[in-house]
Amino acid sequence: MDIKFETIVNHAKSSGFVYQGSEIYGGLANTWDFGPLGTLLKENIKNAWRQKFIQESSHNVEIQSAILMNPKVWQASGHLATFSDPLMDCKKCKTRHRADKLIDTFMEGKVNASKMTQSEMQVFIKENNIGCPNCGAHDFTDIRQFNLMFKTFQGVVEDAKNAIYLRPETAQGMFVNFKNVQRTSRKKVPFGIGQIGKSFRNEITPGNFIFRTREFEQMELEFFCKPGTDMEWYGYWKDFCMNWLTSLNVKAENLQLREHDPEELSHYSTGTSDIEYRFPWGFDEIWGIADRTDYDLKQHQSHSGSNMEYLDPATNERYIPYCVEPAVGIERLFLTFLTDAYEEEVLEKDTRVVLHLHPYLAPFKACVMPLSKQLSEQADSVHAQLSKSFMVEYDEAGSIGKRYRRQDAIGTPFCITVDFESANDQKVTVRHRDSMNQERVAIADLTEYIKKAVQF
RNA sequence: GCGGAUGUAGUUCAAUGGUAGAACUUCAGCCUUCCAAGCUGACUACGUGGGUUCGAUUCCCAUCAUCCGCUCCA
Repeated sequence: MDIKFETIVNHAKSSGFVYQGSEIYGGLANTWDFGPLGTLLKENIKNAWRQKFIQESSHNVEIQSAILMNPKVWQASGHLATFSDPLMDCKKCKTRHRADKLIDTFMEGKVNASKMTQSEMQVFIKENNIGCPNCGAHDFTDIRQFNLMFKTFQGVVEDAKNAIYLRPETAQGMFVNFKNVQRTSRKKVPFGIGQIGKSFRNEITPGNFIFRTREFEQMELEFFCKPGTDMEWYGYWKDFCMNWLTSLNVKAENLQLREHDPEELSHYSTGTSDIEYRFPWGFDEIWGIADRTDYDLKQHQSHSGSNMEYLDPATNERYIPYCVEPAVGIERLFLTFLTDAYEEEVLEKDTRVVLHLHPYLAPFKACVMPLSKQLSEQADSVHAQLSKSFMVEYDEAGSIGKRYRRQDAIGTPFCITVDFESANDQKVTVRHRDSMNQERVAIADLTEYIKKAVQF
């Protein structure tokens, strides 16, 4: 792990994985566009998730809910009330603090600051002469609310009545559709609803390249189970997610599971664990697995008036299911796979950059290259054959060694060389990215050969 | 948002109050024919806007962006 973060960012940018957003206009803070390779990698990550969490699961189904939802959803979920922080800056040392936490720390938990209004907190801090924990000064700015939800307007008139929000998580789409999905898919508890989609949060401090962005894509599963079985499923999904990562070649020693302390739990959760990856700046969260209890369904039941109870056909019991949620950010996975796969391998004469991506994730599964430009025609037909089944690159520029290096650097697992023998024996040389070994394969078997090798 | 630093080709660096030079990359041609070879040539940059000045990439201001802290959590 002695690879610098800068090196990976640079590689991602210069080889076409990620570009700065709106770059020709000087960019827009914290927005990133995915280039041809990045788009493929991202799509492969989604498909790998879909395959294990939906396709191969007898429990789970997938939906796509709208990004724009009735604002009452956010009232019910608690996001309007709690998804904002009361922040004060110390004018002296320029550090930023949460007003409620200042009070909690000062009073050692004897006062419940979360029940205070903004101005009550401000008065309380002044009257009790609470100082800055960093420098001790008593010179704070007024409290400012940072609502983390993006606000916009439905309809062309910017009237406050039409204010709506971009979803800060996909989860609520599953909760409000709980009944619809249960009825139409005829699933029995336990079952899960998954979704892949964009979410938006007005993060105060985004950063670390694509790690924390205001617009991001999540893959969430809301797994509904009988109350009392939730801890069991909570453990099950923790292992499941961890296995998913390691089976896609993420090194186990770079992963760790961190249980949240009771005081850092979200408003809806009785237990949360993070799967953390060892990024160049340290361990940081990629996957959150939370026991959300029956909080969300109960909230929606009471706010909407719709009954969210499940009738257990085996026992005729009625209950509101508990929910276990594994939620992961795709951009974070993207960065995880990229970081974990990146290697600068020192050879006898030079160094080669290799992305040891799992073949399933690799943007291109193979690159077809004629040994000489005189062999273009045959190489072209091999490329045409393979491209019916997966993404294949074609390259005839430069020496063969240089072409191998180019593909190594973007993670292509196989290079297929058409040589002067190919026309006679109908075989090509398949060169492997990780081992640099070569073998002769019949052109007729090539598609199946690669299909098998890229399976997940 | 606040404080500090930074901003020259795709990348890494250079020079200069008189409008910029290299290496690598990319592309074309020659050569080569299984692990970054060589030769020839080509493309491409002073983040943006304003000010000072006869003249600014260089000085000043603003803005945008990046990095580090304050943060938060997918």
